[in-house]
Amino acid sequence: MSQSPGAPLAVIAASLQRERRRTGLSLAEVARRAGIAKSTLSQLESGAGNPSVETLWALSVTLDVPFAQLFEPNRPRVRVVRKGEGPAVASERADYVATVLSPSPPNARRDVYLVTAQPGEERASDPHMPGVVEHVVLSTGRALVGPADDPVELAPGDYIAYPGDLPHTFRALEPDTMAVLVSEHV
Amino acid sequence: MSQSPGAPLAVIAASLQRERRRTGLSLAEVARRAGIAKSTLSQLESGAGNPSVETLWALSVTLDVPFAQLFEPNRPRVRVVRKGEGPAVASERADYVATVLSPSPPNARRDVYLVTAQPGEERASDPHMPGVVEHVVLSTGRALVGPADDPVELAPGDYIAYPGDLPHTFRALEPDTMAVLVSEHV
DNA sequence: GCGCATCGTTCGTCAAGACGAACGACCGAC
DNA sequence: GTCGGTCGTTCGTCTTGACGAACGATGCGC
Repeated sequence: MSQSPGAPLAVIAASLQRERRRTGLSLAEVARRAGIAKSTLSQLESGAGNPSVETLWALSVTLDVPFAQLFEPNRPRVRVVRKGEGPAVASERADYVATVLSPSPPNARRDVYLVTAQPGEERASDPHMPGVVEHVVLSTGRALVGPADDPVELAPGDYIAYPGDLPHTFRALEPDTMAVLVSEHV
Repeated sequence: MSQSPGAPLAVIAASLQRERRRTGLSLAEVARRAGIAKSTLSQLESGAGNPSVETLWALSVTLDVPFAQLFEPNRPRVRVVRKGEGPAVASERADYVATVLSPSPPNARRDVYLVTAQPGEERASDPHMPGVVEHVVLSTGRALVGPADDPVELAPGDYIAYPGDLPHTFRALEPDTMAVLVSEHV
């Protein structure tokens, strides 16, 4: 248990301090509300130790932040990607282009893509890693989207979510079909 | 430390079993790779104990799943929302409608909205909870989007991400402007 | 069949996480 | 100024998480 890349304890410490400052509560009060000793919180905020899951969970509840956020370091800034810019996902098909708008932050899995597709052969995707859900909102055009055995026809403004860990498809029915795709690991 | 709603230890146990089954590895091999004792993993998979963060982190790395996923129980199904359907977010402005396409799962914060707006007065938003980031992809029309003190004009296919915990705005410049908005708590 | 390796579970032991107490610092009321 | 309350840090103690060893079960090769 000393060889694996460790949990970001310094990040956890900084997050605990940051979130407590946000609430304006004292260390003693947060500890009291979380039902832990203030000496424990003092140690954690200084980066000492290796807290149990229950301890951290209680603190995330008290500080009213998602548990996973205690493990995230940075704050993004304003970021703009114009149509046609940004890294395209490698594709052997010229009639289907997915551009990465927002890659996943560390130790989480969610990506935001802009998909542009032309009518042609079906874009069938192999199943992704288990637990992946894909959310698609059609912007322009028309497409068949969803599980490979039961795709749904979407018009602009339509939305679908489906498990991305099963065979699925995206097939444009009109030229210059455009969609926003959020790939999320739940 | 006994009064707060506890960490979902049964969920963690089930997740560990599920993910290990997915990898096809034995309990002993996963433990070896994670650098922990197999007796520890055996206990965790049976829901006994209260693991430290380091232990769970090592397991998430070994099982190649996001840390937060060990805390999530369920799997979503296929879900379709047509344009004009779905719960609208309460708005006192008829020229700005945000429809909830995918609400946030438990203990996470991310929502997917479809925004439809008409030119009119600026839609200025108060800052959300600290740590919120908003991703906006413009589908049709034109709009000024982003931090209230420095909004960016977006055309179809353009993307912006900005901190949602500062004053921000969405102002349609053309009729029937439509956008996908992902609100994420990082 | 036997021997070996690996498995998952259980058990006893150790050390670190979490506890409560003590301490000096700080603040507000009198 | 003193007093009381609260603060965050440090310390000693206790409890439990994680360890390695032992065990019975299983599978494979001979």
